[in-house]
Amino acid sequence: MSLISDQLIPWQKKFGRNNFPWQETKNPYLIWISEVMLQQTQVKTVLPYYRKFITTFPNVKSLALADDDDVMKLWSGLGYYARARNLHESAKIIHSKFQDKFPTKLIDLLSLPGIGRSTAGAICSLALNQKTPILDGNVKRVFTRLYGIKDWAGVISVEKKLWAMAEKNLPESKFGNYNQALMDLGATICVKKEPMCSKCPINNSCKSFLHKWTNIIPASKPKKEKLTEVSYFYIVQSKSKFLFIKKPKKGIWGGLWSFLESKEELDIKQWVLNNLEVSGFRLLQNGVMTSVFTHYKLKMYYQHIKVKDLKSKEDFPGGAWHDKNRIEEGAYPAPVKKILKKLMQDGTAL
DNA sequence: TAGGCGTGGTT
DNA sequence: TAACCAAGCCT
Repeated sequence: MSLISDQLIPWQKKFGRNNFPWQETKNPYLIWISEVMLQQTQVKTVLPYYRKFITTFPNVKSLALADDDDVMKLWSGLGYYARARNLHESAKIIHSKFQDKFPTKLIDLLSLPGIGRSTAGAICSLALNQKTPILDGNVKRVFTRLYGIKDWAGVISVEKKLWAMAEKNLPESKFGNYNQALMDLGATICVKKEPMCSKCPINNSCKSFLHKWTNIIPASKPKKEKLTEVSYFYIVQSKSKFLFIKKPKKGIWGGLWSFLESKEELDIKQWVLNNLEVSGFRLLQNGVMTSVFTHYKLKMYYQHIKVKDLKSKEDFPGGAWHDKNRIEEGAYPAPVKKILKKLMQDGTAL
């Protein structure tokens, strides 16, 4: 019986993607960083973040010893911030429990926060050439088409089958090349819309190609209506400094710095009088911006307010004053940076 | 276990 | 423009 890997591996060598920076190494630490960044995120988006991250934290020890804020800064704008918090946490565990030696066993990797079965499989196969399957979005698409699975891949029973297929089709060597081939095939040939089946090295075994099912497989995720939430953001400025509040670890933008925020509209003048020692204030620009997340929309009403003669800039509970000149590289959510940029451009935040 | 968790590019 | 899409994991 012929294995799909017999076709896939030579195809990957010739037509696959072989020039990404994380493919120039077998260092499991670097591969780990890339795999986590690439979760739910496109290669093009990841590239600049990856370069900056590994330059700043070239090994697991440097990451383990880093400040939370310095890690989050490098993730600012990339989204899914639990990934960064987990990355940092895992580095600390590797530092203390594994003496800075990057774990090479699947089971040890799986015990680390932020590393699931697919990421662990990717590290083991790509960096360490171990016989471990992966199952990311690309591989799911390839196998649902190959085997003609018409149900959505997110269904637990389907996902189980897909893992079994990824495992069963593993070759006896070149495990990393096999997994890379599956991902490359999914990313470049077996794409969601209008796949290029004529160029596919395994189209002769593909059930969807045979039955012309490629337009109905993979089934898309059942969609739910996104509810809109409303929040009020207050951009408090004192001279060249802005007030920021650190978001709790749980919830959206966890661990990042955001504006003073309230679910209800605040009497901001009263709030300032109650919470800050100032001699006066001035309401400036206000506006609204909508952020769309995976599961809801957030309508952000914002109000910019300048305060005068602020007494102390250190004692605000849970908050901190950041200078506007250092905001570009700070640990802020993308919409926060966007609003600040607008205020700067409009000149109201000067 | 189904839902929470971001963002920017493309259509 | 709104909708869709892109290398998952955690609880």
